[in-house]
Amino acid sequence: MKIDPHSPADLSVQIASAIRDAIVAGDLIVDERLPSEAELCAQFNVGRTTVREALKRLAAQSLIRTQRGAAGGAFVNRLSFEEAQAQQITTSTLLLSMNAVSFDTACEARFALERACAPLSAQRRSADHLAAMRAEIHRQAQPGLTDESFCASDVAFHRALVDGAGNPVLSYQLAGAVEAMQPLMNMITFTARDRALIVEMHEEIADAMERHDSPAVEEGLTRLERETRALAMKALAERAARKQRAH
Amino acid sequence: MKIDPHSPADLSVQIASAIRDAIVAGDLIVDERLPSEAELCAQFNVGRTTVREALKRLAAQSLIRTQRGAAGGAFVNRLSFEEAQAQQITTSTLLLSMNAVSFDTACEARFALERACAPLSAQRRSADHLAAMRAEIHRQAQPGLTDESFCASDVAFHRALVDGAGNPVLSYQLAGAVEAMQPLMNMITFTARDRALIVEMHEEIADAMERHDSPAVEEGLTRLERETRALAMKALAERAARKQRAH
DNA sequence: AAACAATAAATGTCTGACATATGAAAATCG
DNA sequence: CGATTTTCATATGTCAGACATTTATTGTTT
Repeated sequence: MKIDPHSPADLSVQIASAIRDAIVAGDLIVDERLPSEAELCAQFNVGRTTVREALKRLAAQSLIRTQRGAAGGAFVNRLSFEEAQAQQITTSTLLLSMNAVSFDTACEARFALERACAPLSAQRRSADHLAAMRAEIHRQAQPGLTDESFCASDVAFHRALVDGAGNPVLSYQLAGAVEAMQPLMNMITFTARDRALIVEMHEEIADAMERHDSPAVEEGLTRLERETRALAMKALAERAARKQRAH
Repeated sequence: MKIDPHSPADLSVQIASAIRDAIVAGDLIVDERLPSEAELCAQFNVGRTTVREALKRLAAQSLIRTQRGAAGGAFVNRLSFEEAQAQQITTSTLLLSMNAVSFDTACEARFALERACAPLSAQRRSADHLAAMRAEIHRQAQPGLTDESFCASDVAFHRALVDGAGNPVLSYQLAGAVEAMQPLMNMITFTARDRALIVEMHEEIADAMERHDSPAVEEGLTRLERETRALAMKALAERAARKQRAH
């Protein structure tokens, strides 16, 4: 692990890369302790500031964790599904908002991925998953619910569906897609009628899940996608019209 | 944006969180310049070291970029699909390797997601995507290919399939799933017979894509999944047997 | 033996200094 | 006057040294 002091890249970036590569390559295993900051200084022949900034970079990616005190130091972190998921969600959210991804594009991707889980989830879902879906439907039908809460419940419903597949890799991959949609959905105001329609389709999907009827789940998701896109289009058109009138 | 100097959390973590939240909330927009390090020191009432470590954390997540010189500073970075994808791939790869995710689980997730793209890709794929797939098939059929190159070509084939859907969100989400599988696949040594079988199924899929025949693509992917899992199981069994004999 | 205190080792933070890159203004030259 | 070069101001990048804080270990006392 050597670095080039004359490279145009910052030293702390180079050091972070070197350590990251060692982790990815398996040269440093989970829970293994890295050399202390002082040792790393000597090893790379740089100041402590530089080493520390490199370590902070790695910590920001959850690749290492640090502990203070006598037996402290930097340790290779076991990347958990939860951490990875949280990171993926913020990344996906920013990606959509910063690149002006259209509602249609995001919606299409989300439902395509979700349909991919349908066969597995319909087959394997536990009673808990089904109960979670029913509970969210019940929440969604309550009259006083704010738009944000309605959308949050919608997300929870779909996550229960995805988790029903019992495949953590699938759940992880989809969390980003589903959660990242929420800010886009929040821009839409659903009328009471709209909500009723969505609740109805959720019930249809839950019923199909109860019967382990995979084709019906896929069918329900496809209908839900169609309706969601139609509602979104209507909401966006109305917003545009209001803007027009304002001028 | 205030921080608590008596919190158990490190100051640099708190500052990074505060700025990150401002970016996600849209208070800081793309390409906007953050206050200089000196100004941030005054604003948060901390030393420059602390501010810099916070900025490095954000830079590690591609949320900001920094520029030296007179008009330099830290700027909110537009997260590109490429950057996000690269991050997602390393995260997914580590996630699989560190959590001892079984080949079956990863394989199931990957093919489920890929089948989700099939209808869109079969319908919309351009001539370029098809040509890319054919080119990779041709590479895979060459006799002298190393195992790594064969797997790399396999990944390229599947990425072309996914990209054919013309949905950048879908491509982004799937890149992680497909690429993260590569190290697991690399652990398997395919015999010439195995390779021929895989190439044959790739051709079947490419043919279906050419005819815009979505069900046939899905069918092909399902068969490919079945064969891949069978080959992997055989390879792992042989490896175990060799180990047994060694003792 | 248990409780407490001292110690040592590590990270976290602050300060001040210098190195380096870079844009803009000022000075110089044709 | 216009183009080129120099200078300068302003940032970030790096270093060194100090002190604060946390924490496991070790030693001491009761």
